[in-house]
Amino acid sequence: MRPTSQGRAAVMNDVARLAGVSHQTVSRVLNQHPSVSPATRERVLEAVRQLNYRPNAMARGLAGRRSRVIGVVSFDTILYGPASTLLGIERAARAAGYGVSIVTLEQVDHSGMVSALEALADQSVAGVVVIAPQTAAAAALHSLPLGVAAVAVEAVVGGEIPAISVDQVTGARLAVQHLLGLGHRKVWHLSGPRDWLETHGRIEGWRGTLEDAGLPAPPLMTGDWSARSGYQAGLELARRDDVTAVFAGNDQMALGMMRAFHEHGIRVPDDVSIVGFDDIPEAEFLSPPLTTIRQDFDEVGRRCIAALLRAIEADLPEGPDRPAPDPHVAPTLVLRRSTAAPKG
Amino acid sequence: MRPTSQGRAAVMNDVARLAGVSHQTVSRVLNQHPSVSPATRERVLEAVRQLNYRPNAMARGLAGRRSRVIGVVSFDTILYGPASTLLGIERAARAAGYGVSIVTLEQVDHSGMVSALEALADQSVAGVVVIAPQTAAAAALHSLPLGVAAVAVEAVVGGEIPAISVDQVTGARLAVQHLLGLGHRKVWHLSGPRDWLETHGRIEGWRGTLEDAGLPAPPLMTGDWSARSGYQAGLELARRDDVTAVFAGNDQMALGMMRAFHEHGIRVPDDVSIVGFDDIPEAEFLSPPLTTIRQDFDEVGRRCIAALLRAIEADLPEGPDRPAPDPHVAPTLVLRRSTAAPKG
DNA sequence: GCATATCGTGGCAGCGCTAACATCAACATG
DNA sequence: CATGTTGATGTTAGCGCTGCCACGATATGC
Repeated sequence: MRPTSQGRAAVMNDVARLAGVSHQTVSRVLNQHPSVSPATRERVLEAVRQLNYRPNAMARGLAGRRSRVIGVVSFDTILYGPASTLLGIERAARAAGYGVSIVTLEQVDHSGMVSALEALADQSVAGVVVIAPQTAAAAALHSLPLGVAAVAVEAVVGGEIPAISVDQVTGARLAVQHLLGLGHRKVWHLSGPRDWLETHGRIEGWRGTLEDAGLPAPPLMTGDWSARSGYQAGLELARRDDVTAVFAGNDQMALGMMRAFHEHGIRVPDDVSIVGFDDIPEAEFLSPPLTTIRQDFDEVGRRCIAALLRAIEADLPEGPDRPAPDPHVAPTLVLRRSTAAPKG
Repeated sequence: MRPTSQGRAAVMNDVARLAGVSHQTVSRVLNQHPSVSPATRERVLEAVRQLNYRPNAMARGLAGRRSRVIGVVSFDTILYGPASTLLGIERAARAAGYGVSIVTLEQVDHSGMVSALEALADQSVAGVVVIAPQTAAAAALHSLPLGVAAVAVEAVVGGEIPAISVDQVTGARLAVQHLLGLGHRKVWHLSGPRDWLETHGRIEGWRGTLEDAGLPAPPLMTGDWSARSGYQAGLELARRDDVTAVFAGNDQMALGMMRAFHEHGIRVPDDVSIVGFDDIPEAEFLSPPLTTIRQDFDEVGRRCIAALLRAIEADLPEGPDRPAPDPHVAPTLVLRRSTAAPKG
């Protein structure tokens, strides 16, 4: 952006000239180098203000071999979770003084991941955050010899790459415990696609909680996160007479399922209780308002950036080793009106 | 990204040395400069492959004073429209060989817009796409002396800055005409927030269509896009006995409204017909499946990038003037089951 | 009082690339 | 055959900034 009404944007030398110092001193002021006298610093800052000087990020990056942009490999969808996570990351990155460059994964496999990461590497990003909720994406990521600092969201915790994720197992336990607490003895589960990592955690939490209570797990049903798949699963469940409680893998599927029940005269929560997952904004306004598990995506974004900055600075010499953030963000149960004690 | 198992990434000179040419010739090959002999070109490309050479974007930008990244000023929300538009833009930009850097608008006003654009300018973007659905954002944008090529989405068409948008007036007309065609004589409208540009277009289309049919417009109701506000408007409408058809400003509000009607024993579409706007993925699975107006956000993204590249190249000397894309993307009516002829 | 550590500052080199000009052969023109 | 013309290449300067080293000027040691 050029300074108002001038031909050419001011560069560091212009500032230096105006402040009567060398361009190097200007650079020092801008980079918080300690040894600059307060008087000089003030003079330089005044010149910066006067010329409306903005440092050139490319020159900076070239000379200093580092950039102030982080890349995000996102997933090509507007599913609530990934989209919210992206926003959370952007907010946190901006707060830390970083720009955010995004690339969506057109195909979730090794080659898609490679080309996404290359696209970001070509932009000289300082690090990348990969929103890789699918096992294939996570596997591709772990198998890659990547030369930049990286952090994954929802990927397997424990690999070489730090991962931040909402604790899906705990979330599922919260949901199932709530239903058991109401008196249900059989809790069905409609999971997300089997190639999603979240799906596994939620299944594990569901199974584990039932086992802990000495109860058998009914057959697992699998959906694809869409309201349509929830609707279809709902049609199947509507045919049975032993369904009193369902834990749906996300709110959209819960929504579709409620529609199927409604069509078959099955009342929620009177006949069947349903718990969702995510707490999308609409959850509160479904018929009935949906009891669900809330995930704090802003917190996920914040921890991603914290972990990423740590990784970036670890590559640097002066790195003041920051503590690694806790990789697990705790979900919470949001009680609404789609759950009740079973009849009789 | 460093080449596998080597200390330092290859630079242009390494390629030049291996190919037995000067670095300049390598640059020529990489930039499709015409005067390079086929044999030399092949030798250079082979060296590039062998060294896994990737040009440094910062050095390129610095030397050539242009970058291959476009900035997107997005709106801090996961509302379906803006989020989908962002994805559409990313896809189109990637197809054109551009990276995408995003900034969200924390506050929708002049200063928020200024800081968002400055954040992007600091990243030396080649141009910006502003997703500015609010009047305040559009106004701020138009008032700014910005020094980069820019395109706006959903902003007022006709300013200095090219704007691409879905034709809201047409969309609203489609919705209202459909309801009138079914025999309804009074069509209510729950609009979005008054500070959104889309809102105005939809109101205009609604009013205009009623006027054309010689019908009076019932009092306008105003919501905030959320299911909650649709629910509240639904409660108000449920108290009246003259409501047979409602055109909701978006699908979420339609959803909330349907819940309110349901609670009051008002059947959709038997007692009241509802048309939404957007065609969110869930629309098909509501009770009943929602008739709505679909917006093609991918097409919006494509035209944005087309218009932006045109603007960027207009600043360049060699610009082969591309045609400006049609700024209006046509919406379509998606018929489902939330509308029917009025009773009696 | 002089040598020595420290601070504030400037100079120089170079990050990896593109633009502009210079060069040199091969060919066409009168 | 001298002269222009073209095509393919190399050479030289930067783009705007940071890293490193050097320099003079104070503050500190004995």
